[in-house]
Amino acid sequence: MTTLRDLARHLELSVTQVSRALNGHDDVSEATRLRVEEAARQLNYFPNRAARRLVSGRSGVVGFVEQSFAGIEREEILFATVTGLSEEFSSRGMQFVLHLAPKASGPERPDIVKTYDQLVRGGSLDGFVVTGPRPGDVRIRHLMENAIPFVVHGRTEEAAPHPFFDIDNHGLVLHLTRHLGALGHRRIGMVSGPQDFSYVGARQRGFEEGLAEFGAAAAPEQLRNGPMTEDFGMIAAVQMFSGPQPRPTAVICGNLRIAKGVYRALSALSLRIPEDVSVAAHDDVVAHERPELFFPALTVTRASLSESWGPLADILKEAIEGKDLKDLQKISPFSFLEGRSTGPARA
Amino acid sequence: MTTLRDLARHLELSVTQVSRALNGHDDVSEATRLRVEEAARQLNYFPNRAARRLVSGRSGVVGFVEQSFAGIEREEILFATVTGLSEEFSSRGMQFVLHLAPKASGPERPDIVKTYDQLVRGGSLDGFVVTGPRPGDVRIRHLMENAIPFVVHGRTEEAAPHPFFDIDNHGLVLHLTRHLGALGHRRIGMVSGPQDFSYVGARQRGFEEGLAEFGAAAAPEQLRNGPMTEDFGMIAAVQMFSGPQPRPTAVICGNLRIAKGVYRALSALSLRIPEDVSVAAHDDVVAHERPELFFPALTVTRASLSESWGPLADILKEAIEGKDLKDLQKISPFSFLEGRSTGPARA
DNA sequence: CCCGGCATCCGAAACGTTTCGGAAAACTTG
DNA sequence: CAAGTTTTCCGAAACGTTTCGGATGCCGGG
Repeated sequence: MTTLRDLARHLELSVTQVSRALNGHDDVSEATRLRVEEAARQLNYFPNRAARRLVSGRSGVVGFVEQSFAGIEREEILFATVTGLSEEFSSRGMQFVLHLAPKASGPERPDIVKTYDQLVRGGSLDGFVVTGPRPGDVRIRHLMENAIPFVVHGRTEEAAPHPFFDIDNHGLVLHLTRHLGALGHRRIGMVSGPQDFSYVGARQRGFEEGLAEFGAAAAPEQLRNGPMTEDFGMIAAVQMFSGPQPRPTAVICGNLRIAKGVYRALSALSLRIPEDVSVAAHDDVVAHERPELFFPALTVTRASLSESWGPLADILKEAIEGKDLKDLQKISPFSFLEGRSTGPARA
Repeated sequence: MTTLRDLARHLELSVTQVSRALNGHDDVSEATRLRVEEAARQLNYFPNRAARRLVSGRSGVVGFVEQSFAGIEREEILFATVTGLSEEFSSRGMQFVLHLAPKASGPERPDIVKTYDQLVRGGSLDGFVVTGPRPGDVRIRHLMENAIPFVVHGRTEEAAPHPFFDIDNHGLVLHLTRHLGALGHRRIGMVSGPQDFSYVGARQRGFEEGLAEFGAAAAPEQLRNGPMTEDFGMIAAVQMFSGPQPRPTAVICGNLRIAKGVYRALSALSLRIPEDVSVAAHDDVVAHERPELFFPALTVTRASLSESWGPLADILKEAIEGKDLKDLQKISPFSFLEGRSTGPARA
């Protein structure tokens, strides 16, 4: 294994100078820098990360911690996240570690914070990516208290400010609600994700805000929270449209899977889209679903999940480097695609 | 951050002794060992991996390298592997890194070996898990040439011997073939995985060996290789049973998905199982498929994929510690479950 | 010719751990 | 009680890198 000393001897330079040359410091002449780089390539030199870490305090490795659970290998979103982040960090010369803690059977993730500690205290990891934040998230609180660098995909409002990258959940539901409201809809339903995630709350606020602009309000039975699956979309729509209460004239769906279930339910209930019910959704461009392939083509807001990995990597890198917080909070915009699934409300 | 020196000062011991106490060496008295461990817990001490790596040459981190490709997040087996290994290594106090190299567009994985080099020369990784070996695999050759510790899930026969954990692919197909042969079948088809994987070759040899015992042989059109999907199973079965050539009276399927496709095809072709055609398969117990839930219940050999992660982790750990090769090659047994999908051959 | 400034360079210390060789203390044995 | 053995301990070096403070040589300006 070639070391810095080998290089230095070979070049008749000091170790110091070789190190500085390789790291692009400015007190090394252009000529020697080239000479050093050439020799490094020639001798097949790779810096020893452990040594570097030891002195500089950074290892260049970041991680993602998750508690394992049954069926985890079928979590497409989780793995889209892992693969996306892994690639992004690789291309930035960093390493990305997926750390799966063994399944636990306690109350609220008792040891996941211990895992963070262990990884960072051992000096193996520089920082973390956290996803699926909840209001008052233990993980975020713990990372902040211990000044461990991290970035959240999404955000929590309650806690003190932290680095994050998020899509404008509030704004996109507001947009969809306004769109439906302008078409004359007043009784609108929403089928969204699991109650305890922060983004679900944000969407709910956008929903209520939009309704309020038209003097409407959300009836509790028109607000359904559950897993983001086709099955849940179907169940929620059936309940919403076959119960005793007055039917909504439009539905907003949390993602395309839910929309698919809603389509199926409406079709089974002989309700036409958009004549009887307008349907709109948010599209996070995951998997193979496409709103154009719905029939009728689905009206959506769109913000691609796969475009978040780059920014997340950037933000975490900067957080580790100690940049200012205000550069580390980003909200990605969304686009709006009108399909044929939304139309004027029936009189 | 608590260091060994802090501990030593606090205990009025030397750093050496504290280190040895913590690492369970035998020249430290029981009393002080307990004292040290207690203090370590008290002061919240975690060993610094970088420092340890620097001196001992080991980092306790192992990895899995894969080149990214479109749709990778839907690869259930890949992620069953990653999650399984991650958990196993975690529980052994090691870390498991998934390293996804960016998609390449060259010929045969030109840079994947460079990735291995970089990771191991940088001293970040101690060893690798390799899956999906092919005959004459570049990765395996490279790892062996450079004396980098690794373990293969599966094996390549051609190359020099290397550590591996494999299921008895040859044996299980031999078993199924014998089972069918004993029932009087002579024209047997097989639908197996992609040609270029080593395990497919092993299965094929088991198949031919079994047939030979009954004086039979495999016709080329009765041997289908392709992706392990339900769709491919269906296609292969249709081709096999609707072509001009004499029909097989039995089919062996590479896994349950293929078997599912074969069931569908036979049903569509109005062929009864097992009266017209016997079907047997290998079950690697992945996802939610279960041979008992087939109708009629499927006859299978079974070797659970999820039981390989533990042995793989053990073997890699031992390979890194420099154990003898002969302890590092393991073949897992399989079981046999007779269902109702196999019966005597028609006269 | 001297001096300040600049461009390059270098020695040595430090990071936190393991390990080598040996030393002190405690027991055994005759 | 002396000599040997075992148990328990310790100092110092080493791993490969970065960085601090300073050194060297060279230039032009006065």
